[in-house]
Amino acid sequence: VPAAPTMNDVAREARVALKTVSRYVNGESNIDPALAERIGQAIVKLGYRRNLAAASIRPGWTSKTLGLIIGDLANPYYSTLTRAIETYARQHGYLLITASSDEDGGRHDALVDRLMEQRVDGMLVVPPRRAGRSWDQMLPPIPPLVFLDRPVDFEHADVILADNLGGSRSAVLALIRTGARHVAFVGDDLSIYTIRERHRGYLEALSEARLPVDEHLVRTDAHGAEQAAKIVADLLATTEIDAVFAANNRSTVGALMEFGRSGRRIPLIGFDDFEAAPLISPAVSVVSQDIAEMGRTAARILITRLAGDDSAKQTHVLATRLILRGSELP
Amino acid sequence: VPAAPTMNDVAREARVALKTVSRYVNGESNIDPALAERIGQAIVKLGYRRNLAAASIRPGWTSKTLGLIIGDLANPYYSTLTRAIETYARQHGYLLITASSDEDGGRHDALVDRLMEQRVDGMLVVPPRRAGRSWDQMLPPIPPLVFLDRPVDFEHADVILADNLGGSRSAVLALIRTGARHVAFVGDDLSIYTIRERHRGYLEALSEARLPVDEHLVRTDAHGAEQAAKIVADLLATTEIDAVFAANNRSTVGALMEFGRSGRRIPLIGFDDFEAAPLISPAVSVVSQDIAEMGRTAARILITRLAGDDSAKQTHVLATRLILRGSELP
DNA sequence: TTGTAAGCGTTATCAT
DNA sequence: ATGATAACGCTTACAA
Repeated sequence: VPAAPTMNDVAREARVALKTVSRYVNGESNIDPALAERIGQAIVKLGYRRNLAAASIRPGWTSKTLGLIIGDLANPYYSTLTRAIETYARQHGYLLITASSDEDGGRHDALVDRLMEQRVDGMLVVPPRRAGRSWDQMLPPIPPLVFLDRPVDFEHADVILADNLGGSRSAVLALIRTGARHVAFVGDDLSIYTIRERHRGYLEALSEARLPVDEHLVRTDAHGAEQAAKIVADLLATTEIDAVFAANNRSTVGALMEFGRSGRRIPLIGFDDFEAAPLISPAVSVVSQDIAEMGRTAARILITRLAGDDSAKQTHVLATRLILRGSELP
Repeated sequence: VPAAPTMNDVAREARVALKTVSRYVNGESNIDPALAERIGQAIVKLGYRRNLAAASIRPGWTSKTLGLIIGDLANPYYSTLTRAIETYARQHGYLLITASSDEDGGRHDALVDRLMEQRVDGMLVVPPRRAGRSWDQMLPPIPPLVFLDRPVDFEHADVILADNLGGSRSAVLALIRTGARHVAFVGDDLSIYTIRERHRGYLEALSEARLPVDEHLVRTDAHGAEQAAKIVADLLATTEIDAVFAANNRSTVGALMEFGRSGRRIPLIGFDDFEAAPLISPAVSVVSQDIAEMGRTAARILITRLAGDDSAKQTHVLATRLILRGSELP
């Protein structure tokens, strides 16, 4: 394995000083054309490539690298988000290191440490469900930081959220508008921020429509699609529900599974869009987040911070959109 | 913004020499417990973090970072692959820089250059459809390299492929077994390696079943779901087809869209599984690749290479699996 | 066991 | 315009 050629090798080959090669490589203008020519040839001949890691240790220099920690890249929600961030980052000269925490605080914290040791210029973080250490006890310097999807009690970071509450509220109101009077809430645990917000939206809608809240219709133990299916089966058998609001993707899928199995179907709206929603019949109505927009916004804010913006930290709430495709109808 | 504390700062704070801090940080054993104690406290007090970028420029040291170039991270195929690679990498102490080429050769090449400048220890690459420069003209040193999903004419890299041909062959044979005699092939352009292989599998199956090849039933202009839907509509209207083999995901979705619109349905098997396949009725039969296994295999091979394995480069072909869910039936 | 000095590949200072 | 020299934060001979 031959060693990678260095600037010194190029300088020797081109018979110029190290610094001149540095100037050439950094695109500075004041170089004798003859020398520039020799340097260019030497670079091609030796196959020289800059060593950005070496350059980045110089004071005032940066790695031009961002770190992203999400829950699970295999989840379409996160991969869409990641792709949007990656694209924006690349357009601005940044590479993106992506890592999944699997919602585990310990793993998340280890990744934060590792990314900081790698000296990423900034970090985008989806806080894990099972929280780890607090950000407050972390000593500076902490690179510019943006939290995604879930808020964190840490004032030195920007936060980007989706309007979970408003989206849920409008979905449940839509179900009520088509005649539902007993709307079930099927979702994961209320300890999860997004679910909690969506539940609040559900309650607000009921209250606004002057409908009573029936605790039996609120199920927050749907931790997966299979479980959600069972819950919907149970609700259909033991209650008077006439519509389902599925508070997350897997709950929606679970409800659809049960509808398919039992042959019985009631109005349904789910939170978060999914690829096959329009393919199912009737096509599934959903509350859709503009995930890519969230990613772009986060990347833009982070890179603006890196460019020196030190205005007050902000919390952005992105609109959600109700997409009615048919499944909300009786 | 306070500057990040360095080893020197820690050494001064703990009143020891720089080298002793280095020993402590690198977990060497021969350190006076009293000094170790002082160093540990200084590290906590100052919030010292190693600068891995600085460490990595030392000869013999590495960045413990891998680079991955795929087509589009928002595509579930790639995100599943990426997640598997990321997990394996992390378990072995590596971070992963992921970047999407959008199948563009120029962007791909730029990313390769950037990753090499960043001095990643190794690279995993899905060659872009619209190829860019040749790997052969690249000057060494080239870090250990693994190609994924598509072969490349470059001998200094390992290659991991899926058994596209075998999977397609068995799918088409399954359609024939349930009675089909005029199986259509709907897919993207044959210039794409995977489609070409799947087309070969289609031909092999027909030949094996002693069925004639009808060129009118082979459509390779399905570049998206909408287009595939139109193609299927056209085939249904103008030919005698009695089954569809959809050579990729979007073609499958397109066929389903047309089935839904027209109310007419014929046996269907698609290449590549997708989340909603079991939710549609009848559930969609597919040829499934073990994408995660492909990712793990690639990561394992790469990291083995990084550990010094310089045995002959290999091409691995991973099995595909036919999953029959019902849509293959008349 | 601890420390000194050199050097990794790069950029910045400052003379020439 | 060019170059000698000193950093950057770290690890590694080699001394002490």
